[in-house]
Amino acid sequence: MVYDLAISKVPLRYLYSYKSQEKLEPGERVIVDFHGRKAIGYVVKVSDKPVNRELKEILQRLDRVSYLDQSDVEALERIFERFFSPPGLLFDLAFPSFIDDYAETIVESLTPLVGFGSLPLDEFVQKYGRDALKNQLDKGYIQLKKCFGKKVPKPRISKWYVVVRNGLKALMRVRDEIEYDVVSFLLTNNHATVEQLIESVGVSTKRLKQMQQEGLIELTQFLPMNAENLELAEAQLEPPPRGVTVLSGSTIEERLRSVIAFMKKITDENKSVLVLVPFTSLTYMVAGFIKKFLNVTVQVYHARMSRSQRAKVWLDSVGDRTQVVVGTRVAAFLPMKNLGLIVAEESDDDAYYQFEDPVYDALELAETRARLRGIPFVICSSEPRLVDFHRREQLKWLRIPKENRSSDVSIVDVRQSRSILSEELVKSVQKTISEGRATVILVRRKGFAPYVVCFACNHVLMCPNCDVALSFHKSQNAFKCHQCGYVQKAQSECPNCGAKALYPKGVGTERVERLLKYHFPGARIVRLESEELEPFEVQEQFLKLQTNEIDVLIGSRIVLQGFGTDRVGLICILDYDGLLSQPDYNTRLRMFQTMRKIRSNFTSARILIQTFQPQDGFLRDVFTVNSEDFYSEELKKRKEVNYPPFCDLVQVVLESDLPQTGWELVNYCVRSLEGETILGPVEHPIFKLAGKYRYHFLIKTKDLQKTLSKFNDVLMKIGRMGWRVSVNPPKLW
DNA sequence: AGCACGCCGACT
DNA sequence: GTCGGCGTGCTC
Repeated sequence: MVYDLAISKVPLRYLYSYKSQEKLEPGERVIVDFHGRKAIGYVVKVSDKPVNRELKEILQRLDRVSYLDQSDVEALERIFERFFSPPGLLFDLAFPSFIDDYAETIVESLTPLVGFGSLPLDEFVQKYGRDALKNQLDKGYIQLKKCFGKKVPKPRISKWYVVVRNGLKALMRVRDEIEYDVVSFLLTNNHATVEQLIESVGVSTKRLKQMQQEGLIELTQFLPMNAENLELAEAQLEPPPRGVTVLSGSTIEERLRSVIAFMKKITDENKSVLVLVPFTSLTYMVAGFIKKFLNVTVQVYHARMSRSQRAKVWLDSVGDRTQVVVGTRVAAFLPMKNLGLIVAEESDDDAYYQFEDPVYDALELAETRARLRGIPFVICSSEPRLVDFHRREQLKWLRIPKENRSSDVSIVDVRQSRSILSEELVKSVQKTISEGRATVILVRRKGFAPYVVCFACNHVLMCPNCDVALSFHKSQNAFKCHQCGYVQKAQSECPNCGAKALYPKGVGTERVERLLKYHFPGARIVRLESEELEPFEVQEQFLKLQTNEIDVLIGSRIVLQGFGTDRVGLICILDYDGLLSQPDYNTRLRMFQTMRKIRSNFTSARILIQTFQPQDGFLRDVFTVNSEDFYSEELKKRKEVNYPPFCDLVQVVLESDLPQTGWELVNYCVRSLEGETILGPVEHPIFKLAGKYRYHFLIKTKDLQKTLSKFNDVLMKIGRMGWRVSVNPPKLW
């Protein structure tokens, strides 16, 4: 039998055929000789390619069983075909290599001649010796396979939170001084980490686990988001048993509340639920929120977790021990057994699309898996994705009706303003603080200022490796390139004219923080930088926002993703109009979705937008336009010029060391693609990046598979080096 | 990714 | 003469 395999860790866009005497199951792992070395291969399917060469034999079966569901193997193959990404890397996401740390090799006897049933490998060797192993393997008396279950990952819990169960009542149930100390510490501080308790109370981890057993406390990774509002929404969602449901409108809390009862129904049937979110920090908040309503195991899964934490969730997934898993895009690959429902929150977010190899759209994978398994898929966001609006007739459509939302929007012309913060903004913040409510300030750029300019000669400091202005980070006194990571010590002398006249220009989060601290010295001002915090620490900031411990919260789009925004009385948007001039066909749509999310998430906040382009009607209309009208109009425009969703758009980027050779190569490539509808080639919007020169072109196609295979043929001729392909990317740069 | 093959410098 | 630098290219 001939099988097509995806080869682990190989960044190539092919399946490779090998033969085997045995019948193999799609999804199982095997060892093969790949170009002179041993590699892990994933069985994808029985080969349907014509064989025109001598094939190598599969050397060994690793698992002898597939840990992946057959439908998931098929879904991964679809994603490989559709995104032209290396199948080996896609399968590696579903089957991460570190889980082998928890595997055990088992020796199974195949004949009553060696009648021990099965034994762990080390025991076998101890009992019978290495020679016997080899001997009996050769004779076919025994076989080897990997099993999971014996070794168990034990993630550290030092950063976990400890919360009291049953509030003050817990105090009556303590059995000794230590327990009393722990409980009273927690009652005065609301929550603490295991680490903190060990430090300040002197309790041990073991003791805390024991107290958890006794039901006094709970050890958890999640803080209880939005503690007050414990009622489920009245209108419960009941998705059809299969198919796609779009749930739009309102806030993430309300949307989750209306699917939670359905989630419970699924877990009651002993099936599990996968919830996808765009950001790492959001996994903890959503998990904590779900935990508040459902008495089930809720786990998080994302790429920034430790290996052992990820391994734990993965092993629980294949072992059918998960109930609810909340994760980022990588969680779309989790091989959950007995999956009963997939929910995707904030589905309009770009972060579901991975731009690096393996390129994939996690929502497309999720939908494919759900469809092939015949289970419901619920797509949530305050405004839907354009593709979903486009195919709305095929989907179940639910819109949570709006409450009476204030639509108090002011657009402030800052062309004449001397300060980064307009007078009107400062006044509004003042008013909001005096009302005892919180302000959220959305700033697109991090650092102190996005440019450094010379007063004398107007020279703008550029990154030596990229066509990107250097930004100034005051806290580190450094100039940084946000594209390639270049850092240099800040200087005041202009490298162009020598004058000591460099000054920072533009709006960054650090600068906004500094100015606000100047204006409001007594206020509690927090700058939320997700990179500077552990992912789970972000939930602490949002809990503080809820519990009235923050007056002003400054940050980039992460500040929009929180829970408990009822207390926010003002939201200011500082530098978003710059986006309008970006040369990207999706910019307006993304702006629309962001602004509408702001309006529906911050239920009772006034909205203040500072702009340099007050004449642009877009910012003014974006809050009042009817959503369906906007989408219809957008679709009409796209149909006229034939853009997605009316075709598939393939972006091809070439990186090269020398501008001239790159230009020739990209042109050669485009000429070879004769017959395709191609825009370009042109220089990439960021022409020079990390020392490489980049060109790109777009292919618009009605037959994606044919186009990709044609492109593949061209690459075969001219070499694969330096090419990047994205299918229907949510942004072009 | 990894490994082989190939084409140049240094050196037991 | 060979050993080995890593640039280029291929892997069923």
